[in-house]
Amino acid sequence: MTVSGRGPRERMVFSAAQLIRRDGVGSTGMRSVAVHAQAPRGSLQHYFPGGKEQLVDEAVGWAGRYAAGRVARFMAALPEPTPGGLFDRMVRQWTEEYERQGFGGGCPVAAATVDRAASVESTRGAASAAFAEWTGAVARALADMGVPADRCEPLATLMIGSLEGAILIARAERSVRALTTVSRELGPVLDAAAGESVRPRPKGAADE
Amino acid sequence: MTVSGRGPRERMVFSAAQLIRRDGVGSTGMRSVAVHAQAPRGSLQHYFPGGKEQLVDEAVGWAGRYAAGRVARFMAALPEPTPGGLFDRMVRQWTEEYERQGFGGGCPVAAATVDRAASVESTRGAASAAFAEWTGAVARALADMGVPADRCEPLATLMIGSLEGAILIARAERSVRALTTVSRELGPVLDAAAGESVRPRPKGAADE
DNA sequence: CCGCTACTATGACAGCCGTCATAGGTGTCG
DNA sequence: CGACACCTATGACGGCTGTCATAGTAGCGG
Repeated sequence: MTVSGRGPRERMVFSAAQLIRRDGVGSTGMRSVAVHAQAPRGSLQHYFPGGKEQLVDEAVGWAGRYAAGRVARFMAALPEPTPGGLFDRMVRQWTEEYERQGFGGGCPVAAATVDRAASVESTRGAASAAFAEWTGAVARALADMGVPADRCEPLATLMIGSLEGAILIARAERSVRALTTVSRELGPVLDAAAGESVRPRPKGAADE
Repeated sequence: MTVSGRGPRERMVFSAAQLIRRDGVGSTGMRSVAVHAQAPRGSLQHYFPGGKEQLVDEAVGWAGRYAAGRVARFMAALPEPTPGGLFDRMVRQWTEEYERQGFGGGCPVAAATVDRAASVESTRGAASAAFAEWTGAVARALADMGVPADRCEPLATLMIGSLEGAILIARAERSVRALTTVSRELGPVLDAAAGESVRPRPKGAADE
């Protein structure tokens, strides 16, 4: 869990994401990243000539790709995929981490947004791209479950927004209450949206 | 808008909240707070002997009280209060700020959580208290609108969580899209909960 | 062997940080 | 007048930050 990536460069990006999601961007030093990644300090300026800004941007990009891939993996693992079931999986990922490893970490994309959106344009853009990639993966999953096309993106935004907010509250409270709450409240709503594609139209109900 | 509080002490707390919500806790220096509040630097150690930790905690507390009071004001101003209407007001507060003044600021409680929840216990507690105060105000408003008692707190958590997440996404995207989306999607759901006081509950989530 | 590239090591730099020590005002009360 | 509380002013300190300059090593093709 600590250092598993293949090259030192990848390990540093991964470690940066891990430290950022725990302490925020401002409190995460480059030297700490090198130590955490068990990488030589001299490699920092070699792999990341753009400095901290580049390292943070890549960590955010990595987090976005990771979140999007996780959605795809959840979809593949769900026996009977439903929107509420997917959301429950996404939320449960966090409740399990918090119950097993404590409330030390949040979402690195959220941290980058809070700490750098106003001051570093490239990082703000990286966070925006990460959210977009994540949202796209969720929206595609919703479409595969029969959610009408024009409702996929709004619902995906609602899911990710609620999850991010619940993560914040959970960390502050040191309780998974907010996470389980949004999952329980939103699940039926999401499933209802999926059912609306076949309910009002008895004719073309059976797609695929 | 810049400095309006009565005493220098209050101005510094207010300025701290403003700077924190823009740049995060880590990037907000004490000297900058004093300058922004047009307060003498020497007053910092006088009014806040607990140092930055105390100042941040008080800023978070102020933000929580402010958010809770805002909910009460919204309720008083709404001609026909409905849960969806209240949520729309809460969201609109942010869309209007972003459209008028740009996407420079987020929620100070969220910033404090991201930057300090893992490292400073007192600040984590202050953020938790702020969320609790805010949630309590919303839950009370929901109860006044006829929402069943056992659904007020979960729905309030859902509202605040969605709002916080949408704020994050909006800042990253420099667009109010996520904010208007969560308002549009959640509004009908919240209003439906208010009408259910005499009707059967929605499909209960299968708890394990 | 040379030359070259990829990577590492290390020390220094200026700058900001939060905090503290010390002293100076300014008022009010006795 | 002195005494005392409240507030302000200012400089210094050690520590950490990101970045840079410089030198070094390893490996490989020739």
